[in-house]
Order: sequence, then C-alpha cells, then structure tokens
Amino acid sequence: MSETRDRLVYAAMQLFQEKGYGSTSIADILKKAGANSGSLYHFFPAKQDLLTAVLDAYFHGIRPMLLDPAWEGVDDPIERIFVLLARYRQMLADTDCFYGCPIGNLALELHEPDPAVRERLAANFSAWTGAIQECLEAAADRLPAQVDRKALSQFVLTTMEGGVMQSRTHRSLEAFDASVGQLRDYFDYLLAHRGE
Amino acid sequence: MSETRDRLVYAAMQLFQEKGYGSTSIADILKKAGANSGSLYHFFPAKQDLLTAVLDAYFHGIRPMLLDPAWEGVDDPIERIFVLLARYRQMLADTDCFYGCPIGNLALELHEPDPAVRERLAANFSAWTGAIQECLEAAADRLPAQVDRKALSQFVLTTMEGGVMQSRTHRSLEAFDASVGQLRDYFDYLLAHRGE
DNA sequence: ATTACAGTTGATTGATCGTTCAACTCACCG
DNA sequence: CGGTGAGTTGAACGATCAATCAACTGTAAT
Repeated sequence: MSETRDRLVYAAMQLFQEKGYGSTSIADILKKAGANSGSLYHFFPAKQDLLTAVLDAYFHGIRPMLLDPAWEGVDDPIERIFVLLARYRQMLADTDCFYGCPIGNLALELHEPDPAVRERLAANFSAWTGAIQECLEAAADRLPAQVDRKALSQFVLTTMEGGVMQSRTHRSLEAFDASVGQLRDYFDYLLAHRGE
Repeated sequence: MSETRDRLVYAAMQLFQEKGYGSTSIADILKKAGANSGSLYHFFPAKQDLLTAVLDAYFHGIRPMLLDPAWEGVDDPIERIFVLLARYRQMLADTDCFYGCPIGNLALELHEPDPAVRERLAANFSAWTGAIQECLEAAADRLPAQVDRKALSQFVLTTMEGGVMQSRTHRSLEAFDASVGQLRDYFDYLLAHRGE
C-alpha cells in the first residue's frame, strides 16, 4: 500500500475528529499530510471517498486500537464494559471535555449521508455494540434469563454517546458520570437477580 | 417585533434541522424566508447570530411547543417521562428515521462553538433535563430515597439522544426502542423499591 | 412639508471551497 | 536502452460562500 495514502487517511482522521467533516478543507488535509492535491485525487475520487476510507480505518481499528488496550488485564466481562466507558471518560477529561466520539460526531453532522457513508457509520456502531454483546453473553449466567442482551448492548452505547454529548456541551464531566453511574446501578440490579 | 425577522428565524430553524448549520447557506434561508440578504444582515450581524436566535427560540419554545402538548392529559409524572420519549419515537417513525434532535445535532456538528452558542445549547439541555427532574421530584415518594434525581434526569436525556443517534444511523427504530425499553426496566426496578 | 429612521433591495465583493489537469519524476521490466 | 505506468506536482478553474453597501421605500413624528 502507498505510504502517502496512509498519511492522507491518518491526517483526515485527525482533522475530521477535531473539526468535523464539513469544516475540514482538502487544503487542511494536504497540509497536515504533506501531500499535494493531485496525490489525494489519485487515491480518492472525491472528498467523500476519503471519508469512507477513514470510517473503514475506524472499523478495522476498533479491536486493536480501542478494545484490546482497554481490556488488557481485565477479564471480567462486566468490568470490561465499565472499563471501556472509563476510557471515554478519560478522553473527555484529557481534553477538557472537548472530546467527541468520532463516529457519533459524524453520524449527527451528516444529515443526508451517502449510503456508502451511512452503512459504514452503522457498521462501526454495530461493531461496538457487538463487542459489548459478547461481554454480556460471556456473563449470561450472572444475568436474569430474560434479559435482551442485544438491546442491553445498544443501551450501553446509548449511555456512552448521550453522556459524551452532554458533557461536551456542558464542558463538564457531570452528565457523563451521572449517566454511567445510573447504568452501573442498573447493572448492579441485574447482577443481583441472576437467573430470574 | 419584525415579521421579517420572525420569518428568517423560522426558516433558519427548519433548515438547520434538515441540513445542519454548516450546510445551510444564507441563500437557502433567504429563499425560504422570502427575504433579501440586506434584511437578514439588518437584524443579525452574522450567520452565527441567527443561530443564537434559533437556539433562543427553541429554549423559549420547549414548554409551549414540546412539553405542554406531550403532557396534555397525562398527569402521572413517571408516565410523562415515557410519553415524552414516545414523542421522539413518533418523530423518528414519521420521518423514516431521518429525524434528529435539533439541539443534539448542533451540539455535535459544532466542534468549537462560540461561547454564546455553546451556552445556549447547554441551556436547552438543562431546560429539558430540568423538566424531567421536576417529574422525578413529583414522584420522589415512589422512588428509592437515595436516588440522585438530577443524575437520573440526565440519564433520561442520554437515553433519548443516544437512541435517536443510533436509530438515525441504522435507519431503524430498533436501537431507540431497545434503549427506552432498558430505561423502562430500570424505572420499574426503582419504582418497585420505593423509599429504600 | 420636512425630517428621521427602521427596514428593504439586490448587485457585488473577496475569500474559500472541491476538483481538474497537463506536465513531470522515477522505479521497474522487456 | 526505451517504454510503461503508478505516483507526484501545483497552478488554475468555476462554483459557492458569508458578508457588504449605497440606494431606495414606507411610516411616523414634528
């Protein structure tokens, strides 16, 4: 694969996260990547194709870049869920609550996304909730029998995205901590009623 | 107040919701409002001032336009929470899951918002969660004593925003229904342990 | 009738945007 | 050595953007 292509995708990934898709100009990307416009358009027919490449990179990076580091040394599947949420809290804290989930940001910024883009956003969400669902399946014997583990996994993502959105807007960790705290209460209740 | 000014704010409100802030051009707004650029800049020094006016309109409209209609004929404060969430579900269903919370959309689209904008986004969130918290206070005697009612109200907003985000992206009500369903389970648990 | 000013008109501006393209480099292969 | 083509260069293009402004209109006060 081309090294220039990788630099372009990486630069775009950073800038889309910092400024969003629409507010990132091609010139911004070229400057950060140290490339010329012709090179970009040699690899990507249009700006949107660079976006799909970025989303593919997130999709393929979710385990090696996000989950594996977060779950190193953490074996309990329920704790893995809250350790992951703690990662997002850390990123909020490290950025004075400027952090936003790159997928969530793009999902709400792009109002009528091209199908190729929308499918990749959805695939990223599914990969995230799918990993959570695997944790829940691994802990199935500690949860009430009738728990809808797919629904619960989506609820975990909902908690993260909704909490990050509010904390970003309020520039305060309060809403994120409140949301995760309520989710923890809910899990404590579920874990206290195993098998029911 | 000027009628033209109101038309501009209303047109901008619609377009910002449909296409987002950045993707809505001044020309779009002028066309929809039937006004000329000079008129817009007579009332608003810059595009961003039109955005703050839109956010003020949402803020002042939250009770008469959103909460009062949703809560008409619903007295139970806990049911009011889920009736409100059902409204959002209805808006998703009516738009084939294109609907997005206008405040949430703007909160994630604008990555480094001007303080005047950020404060108004936060004020809209606070007004929403504040209304939920009032419901929880009214039902305080039916909930466990140690429940953090502010935190729980923020968790309700988190559930709505996270659910809408996922359903929009998947173009399916599943994730929204899953999230609200889990929140309902949590409330059922809380209500079953009143006073504890 | 005169003044005053809020509100309107719409062509125009300069900046910035995504995209194009002809010319060029250079490694590799027959 | 000559040819091929992937990859690079950066000036240029047309479109679109937010914003400007001098001229104009209607109304209300004096």
